[in-house]
Amino acid sequence: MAITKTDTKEKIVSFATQLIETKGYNGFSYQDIADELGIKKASIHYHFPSKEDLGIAVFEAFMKGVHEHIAQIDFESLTAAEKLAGYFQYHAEVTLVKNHDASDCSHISCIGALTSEWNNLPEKMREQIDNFNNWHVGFVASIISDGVAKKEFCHVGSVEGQALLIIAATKGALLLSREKTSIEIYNQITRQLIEGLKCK
Amino acid sequence: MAITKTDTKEKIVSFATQLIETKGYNGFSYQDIADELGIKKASIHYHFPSKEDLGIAVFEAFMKGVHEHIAQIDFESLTAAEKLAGYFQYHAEVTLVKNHDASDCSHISCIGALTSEWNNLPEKMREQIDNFNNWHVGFVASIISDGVAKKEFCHVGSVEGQALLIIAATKGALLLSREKTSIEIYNQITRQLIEGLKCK
DNA sequence: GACAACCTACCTTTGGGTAGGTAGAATGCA
DNA sequence: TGCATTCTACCTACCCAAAGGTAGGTTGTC
Repeated sequence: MAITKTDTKEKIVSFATQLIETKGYNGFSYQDIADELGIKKASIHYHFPSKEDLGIAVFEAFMKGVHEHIAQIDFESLTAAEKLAGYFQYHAEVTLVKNHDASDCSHISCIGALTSEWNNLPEKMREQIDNFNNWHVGFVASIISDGVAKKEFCHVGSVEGQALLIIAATKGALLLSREKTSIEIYNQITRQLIEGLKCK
Repeated sequence: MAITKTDTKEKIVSFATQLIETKGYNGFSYQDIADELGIKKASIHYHFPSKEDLGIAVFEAFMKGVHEHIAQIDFESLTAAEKLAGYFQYHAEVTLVKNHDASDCSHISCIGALTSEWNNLPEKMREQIDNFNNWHVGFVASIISDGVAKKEFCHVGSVEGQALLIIAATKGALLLSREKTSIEIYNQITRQLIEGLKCK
């Protein structure tokens, strides 16, 4: 029966996600999680033998959340600008609001935090992150292409270049928001991105 | 006489800068520097009693470089687009080329690396970083204002918003370039930023 | 002799990780 | 049904390496 199964494993992943968002992969320890959950370090090693295993699980849960979110969107009913706005909002929500206080800006997104630590990550995690970022560029590019096809967006340069710009700016915007402890910075930057794409 | 003075202290700051750019403030140790310079850990503590002291020295050297670079620019002779292009190039050079191999993308800028580690930094370093970022926004905003006044730029939204966008995108662009080990990503993103500002 | 610039030798704390034990639930089978 | 076995999810008690940092000595130059 599922009743007997404990939810410790999910709790570990959940709290580790928060720790990665706030302190980074190399900035948290098994002890941090043990203290929070009221268990011993060795119990975490039982569920995740090495820290790399935990890091991979955290990122997989993150990707699952992103893909599930996208799967439920009714793309047909939205303008390209609305899609982008939704993307930006989700990015903020998953980072700043979901499970957390809306006014708490101490988190940055999982993918942003891990990309920042690129040179200090285990090889397997780098592969995951690289794959996700590749998919990510394609996803944003498809929204832009759509907007251009509908004559809603009049972009300059290549679609891929615009997608890269949006992804780079989003990562940077979360960093600045955290520093300034104000989501307004993030909102301001993302609004600019959408306005910059619209036909005048 | 200056001849007798050793240059160990400068070498420490220089190598620590590279370590921060590649592995972050919390990702390097005194031992890393000792090994590189062929001295003992305790000798580094002689010059910089605590790691925080070293971190502050590194950031001060970084800021000094930026301000010296700006002081030598003949702003009168440049268009706003040229100023921005120069800014982007300096940002890349100070990170990727100066002292390093031009094809080596394993570094991100000092300010970018430290902003990424915001929650793990000593208070004094946060103050430095915050001050620099404030100045930074003002500096970029002044270039944009100038471009608008000369009718070279037709920006959308506020000047400050555009400046924030540029700074955020630049930070993110360096992260992506490092991940992809290609400066082309950075160049592509910064080109888009300039094109986006120009009047059509 | 004083001082700068190192050194050796040490300390404490924390990191990831392991070995081996145990209580209790689930399962196999006579 | 009853009992033995196995498995899950923890535990205590370690290990070793590396971290930042300190105390106090040595060496060479003014």
